[in-house]
Amino acid sequence: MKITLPDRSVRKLEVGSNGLDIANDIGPGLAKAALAVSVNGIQKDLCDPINEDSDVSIITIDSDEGLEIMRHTLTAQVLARAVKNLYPDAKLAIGPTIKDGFYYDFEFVKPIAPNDLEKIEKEMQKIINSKSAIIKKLHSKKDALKVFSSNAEPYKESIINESEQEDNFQLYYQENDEFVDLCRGPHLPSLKHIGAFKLTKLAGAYWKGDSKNKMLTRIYGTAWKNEKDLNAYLESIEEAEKRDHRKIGKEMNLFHFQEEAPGMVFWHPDGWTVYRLLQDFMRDKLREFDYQEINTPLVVDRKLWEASGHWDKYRENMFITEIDEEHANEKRTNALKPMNCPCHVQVYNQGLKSYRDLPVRYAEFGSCHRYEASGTMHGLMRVRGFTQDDGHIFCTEEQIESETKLFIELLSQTYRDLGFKNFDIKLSTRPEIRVGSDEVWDKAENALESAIKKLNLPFEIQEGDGAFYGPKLDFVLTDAIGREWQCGTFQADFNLPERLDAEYVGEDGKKHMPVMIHRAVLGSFERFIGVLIENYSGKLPFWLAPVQVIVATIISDVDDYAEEIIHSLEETGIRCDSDLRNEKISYKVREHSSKKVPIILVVGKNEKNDRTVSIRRIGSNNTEMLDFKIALKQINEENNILS
RNA sequence: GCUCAUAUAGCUCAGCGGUAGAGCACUUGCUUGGUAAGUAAGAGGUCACCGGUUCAAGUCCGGUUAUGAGCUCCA
Repeated sequence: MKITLPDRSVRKLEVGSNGLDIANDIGPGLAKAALAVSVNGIQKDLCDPINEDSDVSIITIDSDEGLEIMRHTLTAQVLARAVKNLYPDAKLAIGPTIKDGFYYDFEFVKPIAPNDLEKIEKEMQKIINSKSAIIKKLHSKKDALKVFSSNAEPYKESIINESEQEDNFQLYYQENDEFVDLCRGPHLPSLKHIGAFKLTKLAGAYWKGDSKNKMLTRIYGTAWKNEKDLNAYLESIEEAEKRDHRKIGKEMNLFHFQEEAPGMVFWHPDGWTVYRLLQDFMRDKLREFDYQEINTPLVVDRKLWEASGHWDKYRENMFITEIDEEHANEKRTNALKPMNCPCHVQVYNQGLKSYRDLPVRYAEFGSCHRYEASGTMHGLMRVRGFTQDDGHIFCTEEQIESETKLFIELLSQTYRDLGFKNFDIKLSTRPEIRVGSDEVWDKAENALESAIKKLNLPFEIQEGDGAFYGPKLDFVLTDAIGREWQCGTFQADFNLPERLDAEYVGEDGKKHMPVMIHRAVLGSFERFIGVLIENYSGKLPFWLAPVQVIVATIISDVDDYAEEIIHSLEETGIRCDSDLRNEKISYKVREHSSKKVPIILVVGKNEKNDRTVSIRRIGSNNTEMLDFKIALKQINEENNILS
């Protein structure tokens, strides 16, 4: 048979040869490094026979595929076996690979604690040191069930029982050991190919991810081809921890949370300065793109939420308020708005709209409240009270495409200005449960898709992930250390305008229903500020820094000169402060550096005499002596980069 | 919401049945010092909240609330 390698070269091998034979045919080095084989794009074990002409590539640890197979073997063969050795009563559930690592779910009789991980790691190392070969055996459903029922592995039995296949259940063994696990494979040919690993954490997880099922214990780990890669990964985790916005927010005194208002931000002066600056920035952008800013009520009668469908579909996430009947003669049920859309339709509905008025673009920095489940809150990233940079566009179906284009322009400008160079677009298409006819969906999906295509932007399709009222585009930005954050969204809605009777008079003089587009660029100010803090690790761009300049004196004789500088800076609108305290200059520099003040101007006797300043920028240990007037000009130029 | 963990001074944390501790921050002295911590002293706590065990509870046991890591949601 003919075996075609990735470089298109062809080798002839006997029918029934396996991946190892092919690797050997190519060279002994490759045979040694081979972990598995990809046959016509499907991963197979090295021992699997190949019976017909095929495209084959040998998988080694140097590919992502190889790394994943190693992680898979590590969890399913090594971690699982180690746990069974130490806790014979533990039950095996599943153990897949995930980004950068793997996990395995177990049911323990007695719960284990995080410091048991070390013990398990040692046991794993012992198993790896045996360098055992891994042996695959194929079993019929009946035999496979027998193996796991005699091993008392109910989760494995349940997986087999639910499987549609009757034969060829793959069971993996290790030489000289009774351990066995059911697995889709492929696995390493032997444990000597395992690289460097570390068990990282312990957490609960539901069997099959369903909260109605039993909670299992999940052990997480990370694994790499060598120590160097493992350490690099562990360092990157540390780096992410250092950037945690909750930690930096505390250090910079930007905001806090407290028990009486879980999930609601208490913004401190400096944090609120950042918030306002970001909002002003957004306001300018929206004006540029012809939005009209509006403002709508926070507390709205349930009648509107019934009409919009939120009362039915979203009530469990809403804060509902009752008026105290003892003090008022009326009984009303209100809800804090979880979204702004129904209110925006109310504004749209005031006065008759003509097709000539469309598109109507309303924007609101809408304060929304959602009762999020208690376990989901996370600093500024997931809160119960937040403000969206929300907007709704009422337009005709024909206008969807041009509105998409305009929105993407607005969004990419905004992200670029805020320092994010890359973002990905995801197009989510019709879900199974949806409203509206297929023709309308066709139109909406095509409009979104062709608009992105015309802009030459790459995008990924997420089938069936759209909102029930329409398809959507999600915008995911990448931060300075490669993490992804979903911020912007653009959703076409054919449902709410109908429910809430939005209309316009068309060219034909008849009434028509407009399409409503829900859109946000930042998502929410709270979350976006969290992303900004983590992206810049607190060192915000000059124009966004809450305190931009500190003038620090070396001796008290120059206090008057420092005040003069502050006065000039303030006159040009720079947010600044002086530090005249009786402290050494290195103490002052340290303090303001740790508060991430972008510029520290140090003045002493020399500076006062020469009317200069010593300028020191955050992130640099260098200082530069500049004429005070020139420094002032420079600082102002820097501040105006965006305006 | 679920599982596990955590809650001690403004911050970071130690203490784990017998008078509440450290470093930093804060206040007050001394110090006027040239780019990431000068120096001494002082002040600072219903040990999250409610209940239980005990002669005695930050300390042990329940419960509540919040936070953290996951899960599940959400986008």
